[in-house]
Amino acid sequence: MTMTRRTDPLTVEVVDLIGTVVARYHQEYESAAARYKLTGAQAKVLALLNSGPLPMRQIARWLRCEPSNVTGIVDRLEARGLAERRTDPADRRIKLAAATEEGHATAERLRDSLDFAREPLSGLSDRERAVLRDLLRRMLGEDPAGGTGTTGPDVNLGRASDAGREVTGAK
Amino acid sequence: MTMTRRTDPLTVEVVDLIGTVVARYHQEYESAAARYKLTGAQAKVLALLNSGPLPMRQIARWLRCEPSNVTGIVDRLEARGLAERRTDPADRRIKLAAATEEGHATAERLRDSLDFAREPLSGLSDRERAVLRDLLRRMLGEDPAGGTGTTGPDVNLGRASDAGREVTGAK
DNA sequence: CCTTGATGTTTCAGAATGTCAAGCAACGGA
DNA sequence: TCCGTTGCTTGACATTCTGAAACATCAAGG
Repeated sequence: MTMTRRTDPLTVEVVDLIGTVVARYHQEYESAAARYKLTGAQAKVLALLNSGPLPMRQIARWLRCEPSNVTGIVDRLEARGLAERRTDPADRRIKLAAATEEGHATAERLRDSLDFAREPLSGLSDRERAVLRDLLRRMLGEDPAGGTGTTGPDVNLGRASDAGREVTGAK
Repeated sequence: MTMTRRTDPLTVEVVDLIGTVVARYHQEYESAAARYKLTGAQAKVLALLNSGPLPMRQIARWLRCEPSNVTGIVDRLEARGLAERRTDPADRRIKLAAATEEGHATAERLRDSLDFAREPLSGLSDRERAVLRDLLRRMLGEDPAGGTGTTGPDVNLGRASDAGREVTGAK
């Protein structure tokens, strides 16, 4: 236990703000997905597959859910012609889920319409954005040089985060 | 369209970081709720009711979902003795959902165990936290003096954000 | 070759969340 | 009193999720 207690008004407010960011992010994501008649889960998987085919297992790990769950989601994407299953030639147990041409196109359009952070971020200057970046990084306890690579679900639309800059020190 | 394009590496990184924050927040929230055998939705409603009774309609507005959905969630809370329904004496159409004593106790314990932002935030100094607060506020386009009052879902644990401080200028 | 165990996926049952349309109850004014 | 509106619930249905069981495939060891 550090001295930072929940009752600290500043901390409470930051927590509140983060909660608001989270809520708004979800709203944006869901409604962006709905624009293409996709659910949030389907959009996430489709975005993930936009970077390339993946075994069901990997998708489950990314989404942090059971593989059996992924089966249904990919089923629905497949039924709509946005994804397909291929059997990994090297190991026939593995089913690779892959976006079809239409799936890639939809993922691209979806990504473009996810304006959540781009639009409100436009109110911040480059300098402020850099500060925000550094603070968020520290908050997440990220390795300054480390990318979000494959550490977990990004919830972003299949964009490889090109991190790699140094932390300039937000102080 | 401003000049802030998605391809701007800095913006992309901030968006990525926000995505990570969102993902981690949800994880924390779900697992904190699960510790008390609650689902995320139930925890949200219970937290909301911790501040006082609310008409079903208001809860639905807060969660941004259909009122019929709230019926089920409150049903389950009620079945477990965490909430109850009262009829508004002033308007007998209105059903006020209210947390029971046990409901309040659970909400309190739940709130205490939601360490998400408190723990990682402890890596930031007071000054940095203030900067983060101001940047997030600006990002959200919030009225500087405005609280999160009843503007929308906070996704926080029923804590009345005691905003009202001035923005010190994050520049 | 053939068992044995581990791994990847699917299927099934069941719960929860969510939408929508229809229904019922109560309010409020004409 | 009648009527339109509002608040909540119910029912049918889709989706997401878990957990257990089934199935196929691989990889070794006998």
